[in-house]
Amino acid sequence: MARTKKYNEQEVIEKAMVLFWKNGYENTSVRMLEKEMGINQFSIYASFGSKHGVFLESLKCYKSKNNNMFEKLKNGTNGVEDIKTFFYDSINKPDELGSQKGCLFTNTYNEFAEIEDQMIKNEMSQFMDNLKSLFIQKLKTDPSKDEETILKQANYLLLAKHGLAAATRVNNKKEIEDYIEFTFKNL
Amino acid sequence: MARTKKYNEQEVIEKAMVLFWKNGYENTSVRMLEKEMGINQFSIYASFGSKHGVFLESLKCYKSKNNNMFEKLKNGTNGVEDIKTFFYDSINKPDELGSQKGCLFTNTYNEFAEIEDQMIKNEMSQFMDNLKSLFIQKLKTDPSKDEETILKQANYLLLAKHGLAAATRVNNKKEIEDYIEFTFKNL
DNA sequence: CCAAAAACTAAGCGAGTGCTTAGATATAAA
DNA sequence: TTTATATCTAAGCACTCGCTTAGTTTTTGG
Repeated sequence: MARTKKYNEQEVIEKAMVLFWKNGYENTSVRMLEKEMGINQFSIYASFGSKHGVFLESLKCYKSKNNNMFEKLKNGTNGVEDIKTFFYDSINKPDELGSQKGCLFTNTYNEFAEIEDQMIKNEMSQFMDNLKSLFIQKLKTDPSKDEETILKQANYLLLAKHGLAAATRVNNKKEIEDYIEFTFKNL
Repeated sequence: MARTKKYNEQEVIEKAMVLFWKNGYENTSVRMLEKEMGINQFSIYASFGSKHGVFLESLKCYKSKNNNMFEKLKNGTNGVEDIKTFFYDSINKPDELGSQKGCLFTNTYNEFAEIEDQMIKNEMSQFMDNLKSLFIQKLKTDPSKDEETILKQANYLLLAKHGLAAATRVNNKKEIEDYIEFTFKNL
């Protein structure tokens, strides 16, 4: 009936994701996207509606790419030690995909902290809530901890993860590893 | 011989500083600056040369405004406890000046992490180095700690401070206070 | 009072932003 | 092969960006 697309939407979104990851939302222009994705603006808007749409798909893509890391955390049987492994995984994972920095979700969380954007905020809080309940679940495997301690420690770890992601943008591996070690000494 | 300025440069820089603090460098436009500072673009450029120049002056302004906090840390006699007080001060201080978020230096550190800007980077690393050596000085008051431990702990605290500043942009006071308490638990 | 000079206003410059659209091109069904 | 239609190219829309400049207003020393 008509012409067929020259590109695969999943493939080009992956490239967009890398760009957003590197530069953030605001500092990634549609011109940069068309270069990196290898398709032109018309196609971008035909496939994803808007820059915002490309970004939301990139977040989904990031989620699925990192799914194994969360699965590993979810299915682990070593309590707090699983969380620590998750912290280490989250600083090593980016190396596999290139020189991206931090965690796309945490970076986005920061960038959109002051911006009213309900769709993004929903994605973010869903992500953070998931992470928090996973932490709680892990902490609960230690029967000596009461409910209040568990909640406080989950909060602490969430903020620490947040700080960790920020640190990966600026600090070197040695400093970061020291940070993780000290973080878990306090539990 | 000629007309006199209607504005005081120190006063208008303070207003610019608040704006940069709230929005970051990139998300603060010269149009926003002229509104907030109450002078127009010509005057901004006559006094400070460029948006970049306004920002550098804002950093200096921030530094002097927060000088007492650093003096308190420097002159304290309670070792690690002084650092903890400094952490608490740094989350309470912004309230005094309005609803600004985090630490202007840490925010800037993050925003310029990927950007080549030697003047800004110099200001940043100078700030961070100062903070680190203050931490080291405080940690050294505990004679039981060896050199290596002190360096590691100083690194840890620097990253924790970094994370803390990021957290103040997103989290509530209770979560942040829990975070500080856990951070200092084992030092 | 006057003229020189600094401070001001406001318009506009070129470049970049997200997004749209007219028109050419390719492709699948009839 | 024809023709309808989706996909592509490339130009351009209105807007914002940091910055400049022509022209006016105000102030000061002589």
